[in-house]
Amino acid sequence: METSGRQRPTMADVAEKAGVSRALVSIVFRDQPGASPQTRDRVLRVADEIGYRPDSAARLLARGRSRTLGVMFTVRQPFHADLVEGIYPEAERLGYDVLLSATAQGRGEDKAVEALLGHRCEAVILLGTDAQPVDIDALGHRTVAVSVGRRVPHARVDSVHTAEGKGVRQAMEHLVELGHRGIVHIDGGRGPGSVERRRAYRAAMRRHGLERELRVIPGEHTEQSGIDAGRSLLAERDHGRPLPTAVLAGNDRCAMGLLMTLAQAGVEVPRDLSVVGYDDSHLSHLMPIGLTTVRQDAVLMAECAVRFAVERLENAVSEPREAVLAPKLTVRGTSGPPPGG
Amino acid sequence: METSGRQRPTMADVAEKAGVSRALVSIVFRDQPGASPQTRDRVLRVADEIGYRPDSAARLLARGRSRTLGVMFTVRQPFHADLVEGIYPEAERLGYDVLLSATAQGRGEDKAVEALLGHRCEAVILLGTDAQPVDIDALGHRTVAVSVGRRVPHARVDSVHTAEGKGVRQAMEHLVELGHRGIVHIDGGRGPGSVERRRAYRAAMRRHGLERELRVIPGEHTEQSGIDAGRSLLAERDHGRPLPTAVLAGNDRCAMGLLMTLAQAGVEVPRDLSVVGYDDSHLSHLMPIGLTTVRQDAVLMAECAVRFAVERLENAVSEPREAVLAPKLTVRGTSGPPPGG
DNA sequence: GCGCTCTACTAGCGCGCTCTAGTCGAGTAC
DNA sequence: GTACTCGACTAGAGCGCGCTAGTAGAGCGC
Repeated sequence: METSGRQRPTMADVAEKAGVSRALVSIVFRDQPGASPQTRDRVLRVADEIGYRPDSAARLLARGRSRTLGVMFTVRQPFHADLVEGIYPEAERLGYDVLLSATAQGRGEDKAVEALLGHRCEAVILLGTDAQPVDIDALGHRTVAVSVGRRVPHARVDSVHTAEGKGVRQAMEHLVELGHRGIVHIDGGRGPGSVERRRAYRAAMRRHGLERELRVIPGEHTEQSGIDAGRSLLAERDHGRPLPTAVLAGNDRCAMGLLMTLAQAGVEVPRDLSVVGYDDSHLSHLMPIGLTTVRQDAVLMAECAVRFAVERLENAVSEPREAVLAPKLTVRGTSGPPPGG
Repeated sequence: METSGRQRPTMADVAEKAGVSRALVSIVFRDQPGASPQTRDRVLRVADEIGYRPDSAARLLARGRSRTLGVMFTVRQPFHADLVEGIYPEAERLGYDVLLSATAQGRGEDKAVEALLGHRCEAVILLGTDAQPVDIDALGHRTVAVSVGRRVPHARVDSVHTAEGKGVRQAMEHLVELGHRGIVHIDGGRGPGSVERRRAYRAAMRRHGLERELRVIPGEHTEQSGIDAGRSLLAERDHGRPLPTAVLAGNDRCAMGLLMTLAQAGVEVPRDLSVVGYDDSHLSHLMPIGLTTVRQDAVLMAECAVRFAVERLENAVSEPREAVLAPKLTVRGTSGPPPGG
């Protein structure tokens, strides 16, 4: 038994063993005309026998193009998982390879993106980037970039997102119709879509004549943020200020954290307080009573992002494009009439 | 403004602009002795100016080694997210690059692994693989492979997992001490660790003289599995068979699904029924009342896996190795005394 | 016979890098 | 002066492929 450093077979090995030229092997593996069926067969058989597998580094170097899409995402962001699942099949359908690079503790977006570019990805798909517009624009000049979830108005990147305003509006209508007036918004800080959601929340409150009840608690798109917001609401209650009757969370994760904190404090949802999330990541179904949330169609967004990237690569599209998908409120168990209502 | 197909600068461009040879640029970028500080500086400045960035495909092709670890994981498996977060820093510390490849709908483990090997990963780290031992062994012969979460006894791969038996035993002791007797296990099917957990469950039941109560509901490591199991338990209750007083779920996801179903049916946890999970993925903290679960230290497991891979690559370790980490029961809110107890 | 086309195949350059085996010049020893 | 060392740098082969330009041979019409 050899050591782990065994030589991996190359095209030349296959060619020799099959008694043909390297070029012919190349032709066979690229599935191009120029080889007889018999030869094709023999080459493939030999290749299989000796365990040959094309080296994508060399292949990539040789042809100018890598036909690879890089995806930057955040491990732990359940909605990103949904998106990644949608990206793979669409990329494969269009003949592209996918490389993932995650951001994590100690591995910022810049590092994740550099890794992708170093591997010669032709385009970078950013899932819910938190980067400065300036940096995103710079990236868009260096390569083809698509931002998913966050619109980047004046940058040279395509973007795919949902009509945040529309989604928030639906959620707010829902709550107001149920009779809520004291509706608080925990926002997503610099998270994707946050600005738009916050704005839409404010507008909705005003439209319903609730500007005096308007309140935005700063947060971000994490469970911790929901927990923190929950704690401060509870602390306020203990100091005499009543709880709001409904909370519009920045996203599902935030809603989850909030729900956890409320439950621990004995606040019953939706009897005492209604909670609405955003994303409809698969988290939402897992809540015991089901999270009322605004659904973003992850698969559709993913497909759209891939298509944007590929079209730009292949047709040299010039203008930045923007796909705005329609979100849809999904009512589940965390929203109901307000306590006194 | 050029089209997207702009030429990316190469070492030759840097060399020319800096007035040195390509080799010197290479030396500078590999941070190797053989260049004066002034030259080094100049080269780096020029490179930065024209936006040069080493092409890892070419680099990888040129030196024999890629210094890249491939990680196969399942998007949506929260515990994998925890592991991935641990893998990045340890790999970086040891000077290795990481490539992720996810399994997903329509993209099986074989496809995910092929992608990694095609990209010249020197080793493959399999997170919770579901593949046949035969296939894993074959992979181990083709490359360096490490299996995390699942032990693969007679295969040529290293493995990292926790002492499943020990974890289950702790969970069972906990439940029995609380007074439970009717303890059901929803198993993880072919999922990693399932066999061992099932066996340990059986052994514990027998040891406590509860073989008549012993019951394993077939499942897998998904929320759906917990939902299904919950539904059948509820259906049985409606036909007169009493609910068990405790359920040991195959993993946290399964526990979550179960909890959801129970809550919807008005079964209160832990008053009517106790639930224990397995993994302590970050899901566990998010449960409103906190999931009692068996903690596996993801970071430690990740580091261990990376080290195994790297050591095998660099020292040609011959014997398959196995790291067995100690799990630890983490009691939270989903376990309590049985109804009548 | 000739020229033509068409299929099946091959030679060999080049992708952007690494790395070995050098060269060159300044410094040191005697 | 010669003989050496040492640091700074370069020439050029080669990594495993893709691809262009080509050849050899069969088949066809005249």
